[in-house]
Amino acid sequence: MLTSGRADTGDPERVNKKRRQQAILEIVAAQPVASQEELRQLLDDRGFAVTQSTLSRDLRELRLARIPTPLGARYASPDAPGDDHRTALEDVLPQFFASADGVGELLVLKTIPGGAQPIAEAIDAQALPEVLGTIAGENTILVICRSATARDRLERKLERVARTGA
Amino acid sequence: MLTSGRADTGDPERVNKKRRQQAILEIVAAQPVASQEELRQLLDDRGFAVTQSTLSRDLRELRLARIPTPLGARYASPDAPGDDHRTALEDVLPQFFASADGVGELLVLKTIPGGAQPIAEAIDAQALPEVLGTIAGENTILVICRSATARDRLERKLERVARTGA
DNA sequence: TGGCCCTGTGCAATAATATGCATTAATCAT
DNA sequence: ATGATTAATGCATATTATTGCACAGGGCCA
Repeated sequence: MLTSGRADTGDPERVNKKRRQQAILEIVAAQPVASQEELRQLLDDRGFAVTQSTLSRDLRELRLARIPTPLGARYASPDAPGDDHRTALEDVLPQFFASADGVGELLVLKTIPGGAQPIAEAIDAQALPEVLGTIAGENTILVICRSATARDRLERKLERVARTGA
Repeated sequence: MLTSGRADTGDPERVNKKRRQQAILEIVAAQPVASQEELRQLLDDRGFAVTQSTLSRDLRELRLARIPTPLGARYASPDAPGDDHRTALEDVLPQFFASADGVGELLVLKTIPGGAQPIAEAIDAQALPEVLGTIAGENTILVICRSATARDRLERKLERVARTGA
């Protein structure tokens, strides 16, 4: 009887594992997958009938991680180059901004790792009157402002955009 | 009434969030963290008392993912290449430091080629109070300090560590 | 200044993931 | 062939993570 055991197909599952994991890679690359259960259904559509347990193990073997984003969790390869960056300040600031501080006409922005470059680009793209220029590292941006007053104004503005998205 | 509410400390938690998240980045960079509960305890040791719920939210904001490995799960930045850079200032400074100079609240460190990144990371990791942030190139680091005085103090300190290893 | 709104948080419930154990089929060494 | 060994997996459950809800404190605006 079918008390337990593997899939109901009688074919050698050793072969299937590889193909299934290959399919997982393709699926995950092609579309956002938020949970193992969702992945299970997608695989089911492709003819791979397995349980969530198996996927948990597959994902570990494939080194795929569930990466949390503001838009929900997504399975992806941890070291894959994240999504392409947009240049809209309203987009990248809420996404990457960590903190702002400054002295004189210098504004120092901290971002989450990898966020400095996109934000700096976005700021540059705006050609803000109070900004002379920006220099970005990995997670830090130096913004050279026209004056301490301008720095103060910019700081508030950026914090607002970061928080409210506008 | 006592129905619920936040921590029992009466201080403004808005301020703490940033520092806590910074601490999270440092902890996660420094050692393997397998679960949010484990992270909670590590933060507790550092004086940040929050619940695991809060960490769930922090981790999402920081884009840190729980990455499965054969050795167990680890929290890490998804797009960070497996970094094994050392973060001990006492290590990297004597190794790479070349010279220090500055004006106002800006400190410019010169290093031997390739030494800027590691030293900047080490400085960041220390979260020194006099430092607003660092930006590193190939062999030059710009350190933005809180004040000219702070710059002076930092300059002496770094030169001492570079020379004596402590 | 008073109200309104927004952020940060805890708590408890819910959702998602990981895993110990059992089972099956395939392989292997006798 | 036959028992031993191994790999893959399901099931039930344990472990972890996320979220809905409520509330406190601060900022902001009329």
